[in-house]
Amino acid sequence: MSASREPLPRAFYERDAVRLARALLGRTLVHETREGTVAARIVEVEAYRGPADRAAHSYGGRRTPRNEVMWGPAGHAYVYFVYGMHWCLNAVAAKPGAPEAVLFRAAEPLEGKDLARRRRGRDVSDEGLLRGPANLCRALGVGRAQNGADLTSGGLVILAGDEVPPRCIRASPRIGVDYAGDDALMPWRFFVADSPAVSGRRRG
DNA sequence: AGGAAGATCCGCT
DNA sequence: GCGGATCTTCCTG
Repeated sequence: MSASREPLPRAFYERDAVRLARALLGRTLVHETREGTVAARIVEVEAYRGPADRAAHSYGGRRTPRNEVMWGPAGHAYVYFVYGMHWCLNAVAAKPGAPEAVLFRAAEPLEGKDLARRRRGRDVSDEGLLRGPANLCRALGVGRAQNGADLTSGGLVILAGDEVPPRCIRASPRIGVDYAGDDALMPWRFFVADSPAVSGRRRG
């Protein structure tokens, strides 16, 4: 666990989604609730680059109640519901008016494994507890109530943790965006090469 | 108004 | 590998 309990400041998030995505690897995601605290090391993320990115919810500048948070200031949580069952967590990037975000796809549990396992409601290995964007949210207790939450202060925050050196980072196309044409080929998924918690294929 | 598809996961085959 | 779960948004008529 990182020595610093200070959340990363807003300025950390105020850059384009691809650079933010790489910078978020190795950081510590923490959610404190009445039930307890779950903390985890971020090991897999995807960048969604805004109006020009066909895979992004904000593609074409389409602003809806669902994706409204993407247009706001960086460092806030964009939480959305998919497939009628699952929640996914993003960090808003860039400056207000630039609807970019980074999706959290997997993390390694550091603290609160018992609580995370209870939330998952099944027997899962440590490395599987927060593997996959929906499982990550479930283990952390993240849902509609966290949409718009400020990641720089409050119950859901990201701490400095330990930055991952570039030589340990792998890139690949993003998962599940085949409909996005050429943008589906862009290498905007990033993961920690030797982490057992990374989901899906380990290309790169 | 109605239908299709989606930044998914799980259990079965 | 396939289908079911079933919310939100978009597109068609």
